[in-house]
Amino acid sequence: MRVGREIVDRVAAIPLFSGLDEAAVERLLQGSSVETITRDSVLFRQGEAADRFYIVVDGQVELYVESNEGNESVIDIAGPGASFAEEAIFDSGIFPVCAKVVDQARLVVVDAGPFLDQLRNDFELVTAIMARMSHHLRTLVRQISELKLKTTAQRLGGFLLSLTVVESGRATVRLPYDKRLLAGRLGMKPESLSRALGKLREIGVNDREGTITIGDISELRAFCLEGDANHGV
Amino acid sequence: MRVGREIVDRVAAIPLFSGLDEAAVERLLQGSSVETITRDSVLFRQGEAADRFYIVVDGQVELYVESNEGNESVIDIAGPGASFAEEAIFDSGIFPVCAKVVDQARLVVVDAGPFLDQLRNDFELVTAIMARMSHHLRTLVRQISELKLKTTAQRLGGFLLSLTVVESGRATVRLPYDKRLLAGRLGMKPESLSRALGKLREIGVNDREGTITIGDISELRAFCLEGDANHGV
DNA sequence: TCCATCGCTTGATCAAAGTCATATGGGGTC
DNA sequence: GACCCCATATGACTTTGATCAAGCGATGGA
Repeated sequence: MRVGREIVDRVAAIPLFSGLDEAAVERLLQGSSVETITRDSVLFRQGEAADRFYIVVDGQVELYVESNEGNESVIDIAGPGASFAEEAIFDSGIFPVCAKVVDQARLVVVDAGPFLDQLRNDFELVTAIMARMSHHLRTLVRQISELKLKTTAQRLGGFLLSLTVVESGRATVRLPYDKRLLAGRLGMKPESLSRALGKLREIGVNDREGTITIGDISELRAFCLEGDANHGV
Repeated sequence: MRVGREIVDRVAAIPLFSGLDEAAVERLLQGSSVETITRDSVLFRQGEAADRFYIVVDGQVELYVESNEGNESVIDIAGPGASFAEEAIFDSGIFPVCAKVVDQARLVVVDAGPFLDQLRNDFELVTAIMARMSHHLRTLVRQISELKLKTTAQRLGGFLLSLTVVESGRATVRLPYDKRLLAGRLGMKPESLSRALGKLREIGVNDREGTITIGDISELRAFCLEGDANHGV
């Protein structure tokens, strides 16, 4: 489907295109289309040629790496307003991950060609992309260090904290996707996620069908920062 | 120290500047200096303002994240010809990691200012940076998935394989840094690295003071790919 | 030469997370 | 309502890797 006005407006609002005027965005989206994709569709697999990237209008897309035995490791989950795989069109032009729709999604599929052409003329765009890539690098670095030096409960705690802007006291957050997916994202099995939630319960975190109440933000934050000195309770 | 001819030549040869002529490289290095830094010096810490980046002429620099309890997680080790922290000068302008010299090093310290100015005029440079960032993203994604779904021995095996271009049969590689550092890089303790080497010994990998002989590349590769079906043996 | 130190290895033990099996309970279908 | 499927939870057990402690061999300084 052609990209309509409503979509152009939405796309212009995402971080990647902040600072671009609407005309520029419209030019970028030449040859782009909006597609509605059903749950469980695979958009691309790692190793395939990357001649396009995606912007999520609504729905959710899982980005993951699959090992030979079918095991998969979730790298990220892209929700509304997120773009993904835009980095792949530079460098080798190969997708580094697989992408699968987990919640029926409307996606803008952006052609690499016009996009790369536009880069040459539009320094704002260059800046925006670099900022985005740089930010992405940071998030990956954080993931690595969390995997290396935090426990399951601490990783879960950190994730919950990232869902709220509240700085102290009580807070309520809603899990953005189901627990199976969340477990993958946090590098653990669903059973371990369940038990991690159990541990957090002891410090005032409660779960009622995916809606989590944090009794005391500061206490949770302290728990997530401690080295491993969580003997006792 | 001012940047001399010898250094300009070397810098022009690194991947980041491939495609640039020498005049351009010289312009970029305006205001840059070459410094000799002793072992254990900390170049910067995560969170500090990034107004510069580095190119390694010789020696080695450890890039790591430190947790509150002084635990550190090694993200990468930059050797001769590598540049690091160049991504930090975009986006927030904050170093995402700490850097420490582990082998006395000569480093080119590149000023962010002239570099960012040059970007505006030189599309080749933009392309080179994006390719580099894109590549860096890939390596981090790979690290994440290896941490999530491989055992210590498999991660070590993968690292050894990355050190050689030989495709099959016998190969010899030299560990580029000591085992303590390698263990950190691979997300394990030195004791575990030692035991991982022990496991690989059973499939024909031998270590004599940091020089490793791989009996059969294909066998090692197969070992690193298996899900976790390493019962027995 | 003796001794201290360092880098690495090895063994014994422990804790964290994965695995496997079994509930429970909600939502849908026939 | 009876049935099935799915997501989640819980318990028992196993496996992996971390921790703690000891030892070895090379290096370097007094």
